[in-house]
Order: sequence, then C-alpha cells, then structure tokens
Amino acid sequence: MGRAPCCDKANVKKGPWSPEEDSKLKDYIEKYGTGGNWIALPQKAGLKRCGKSCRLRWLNYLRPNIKHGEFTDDEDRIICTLFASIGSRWSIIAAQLPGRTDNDIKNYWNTKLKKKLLAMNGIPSQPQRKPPPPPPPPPPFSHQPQPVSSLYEDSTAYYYTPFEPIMSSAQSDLLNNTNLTNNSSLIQTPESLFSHMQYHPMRDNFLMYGGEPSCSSSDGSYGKEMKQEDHMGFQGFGASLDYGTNNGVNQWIEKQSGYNGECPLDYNLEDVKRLISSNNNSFFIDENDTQDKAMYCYYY
DNA sequence: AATGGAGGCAACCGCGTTAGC
DNA sequence: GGCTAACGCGGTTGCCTCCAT
Repeated sequence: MGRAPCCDKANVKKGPWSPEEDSKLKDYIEKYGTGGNWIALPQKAGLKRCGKSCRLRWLNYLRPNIKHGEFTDDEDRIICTLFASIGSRWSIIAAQLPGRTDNDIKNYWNTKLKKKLLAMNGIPSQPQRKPPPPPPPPPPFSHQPQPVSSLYEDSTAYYYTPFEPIMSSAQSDLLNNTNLTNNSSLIQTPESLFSHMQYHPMRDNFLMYGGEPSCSSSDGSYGKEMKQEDHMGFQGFGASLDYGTNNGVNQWIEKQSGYNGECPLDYNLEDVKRLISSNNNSFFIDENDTQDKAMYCYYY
C-alpha cells in the first residue's frame, strides 16, 4: 500500500507557474502569511495547486530577497568546501548563502560548479575510464588503520576530516595525477570560511549556522538553532558525523560507514569530493599536520 | 533555415522526519 | 506509545533555450 497523496492529483494543476498564479500566491502570503499550513493555503488563495507546489514556488522563487543569477567566487568556495565536508546536504549549504535556495545550489553544482572544478584539475566531466572493478567485500568494519587524527583547533571548535580517502588504485592514480594544490582557489581556510558563514560555534549550548534566516527550501530550518539532542548526521566520505553524547560530553561523533554504496555518488562526484578534501592540506588543517581533514566539531 | 543534442533550470516525486492528537 | 498529517529534503524529470551542424 502506497503513501496517501498529499492532495487530489486530479484537480491540481501541474507544470510551470503563470504570472497570475505567482501574483495570487505572493499577494496571499504577503497579506496572511502561510498560516503554517501549506496544504490549506492553495484553496484559500484561490489556486488550483498542490500545497507542496505552492511552498516550493514561494521558497524557491517568490520569496523576498531571493538571489538569482551568477554565483560569486566566494559562494563557489563555500559550496565546494561544504560539499567536501558534508556532501549533498543542500539545505545546509544553502543556509550559508543568504538569498540562495537549496534547489538553486543543487542545480548550480550539478550543471556548472562540478564541471568547473573538474576542469580546473584537467578531469573530463564524463569519465573516460571504466569504473574500477568492484573491490572485494570488506570484512565488517574493516578500515585502513588510521592514525589518530589531529584536530584543527581554534578557541572553540575543532575541525577534522570525516572522510579518510578510501580509494581504489585507479582512483588513487587519478588523484596522484591531479595537481590540486595549485588549484585551490575554490578552497579556503576554516577561518575565512566560517567568518564568511557567520558561524557561531557555540551559543548557549546551541550550534548556530548562519546569521540570518536562510533561503533554503527548508524554510530556514537550518538557520535555526539545532538542539543538542538533535541527531543530525553529517555524512562524509567513508564516515559520518553524528551529534550525540560521549562520556557525558556533547559532541560530534565520527562514525565509520565504509565505502559501501551508502553514498550513491558517481565517480565524478567522489572524485570531486576527494579533490576538494585532498586539498584540505591547504585549508582545513593545522599547518603542522599533514593528514587530510575536513570539518569536525566538538562542543562542550 | 531546420534539426538534433546539450545544458540549464523549474518543478515534481517519494520518503524520512516531525509534530499534534 | 502509536497513528496520522504535514513538512522538509534530496534526487529526478521534463521543458525550454542555445548552439553546432
């Protein structure tokens, strides 16, 4: 038995929005707000649309202060850096880019930025090679012995790479043949990154992202406070982060997830993540440490 | 000028999560 | 605590435009 439809599909208009519909929706929301109920809104506003469709239209297009058009270099950097550390969590990334929506960023990444990054490193956007043969199934929780990762530290937070590269020899070759360190313009230091992001490492036991309501289609949910008890996993490559309690200390906990297809990325995407993360030497890490790193935060 | 392919983007779909009862 | 409706998110689809042939 499938999920009940959110609306009566037969009596709902689909497809591109007309200016009249836009106007109706905008006028209604500006007058009455969303009322916290998107399902009921289209009827009240005189629209033959699904509530979800109205919500998406409002959040991605009609809302005030939405930015359309070219992304700046700074925005490119933030997207790349966050993608390397948290993957395709577009709503979180969008929360760091005022005026941008997650849909916008997702489209931009998929159509332009990914190619731009690959091109910078001389990698064709479509794989020219056959995918490596599937690795033998690893024993449960098998993982290359890893040195204890040191942490990038500032006064309040630590940054750590959650994705120790686990790669096939072909992938390794790819990286070795890729001169990344000369092409790090898309990458930046945590200091500059977080200063741009208005990152608030700690405020009254809440982790804060963003200094103003975001334009993500999460309706600002990621610009809101994340309670400590929230279990928000930051998945990286080969590992993920969970916010939880360890020995009575609330902290981001690294969880090994292995390279087993949980992250259904194609090779290009993985390549990109490695390209970015392998560049971490120049931006995410303690200068005195040579290990790959990304973001990892402990809070006390 | 016609046509086919590629790229870009808006919108939809389905599922996990959350909140209210 | 369980159920259900609604929300939020990421992946995917489909349409439109541009460009090369």
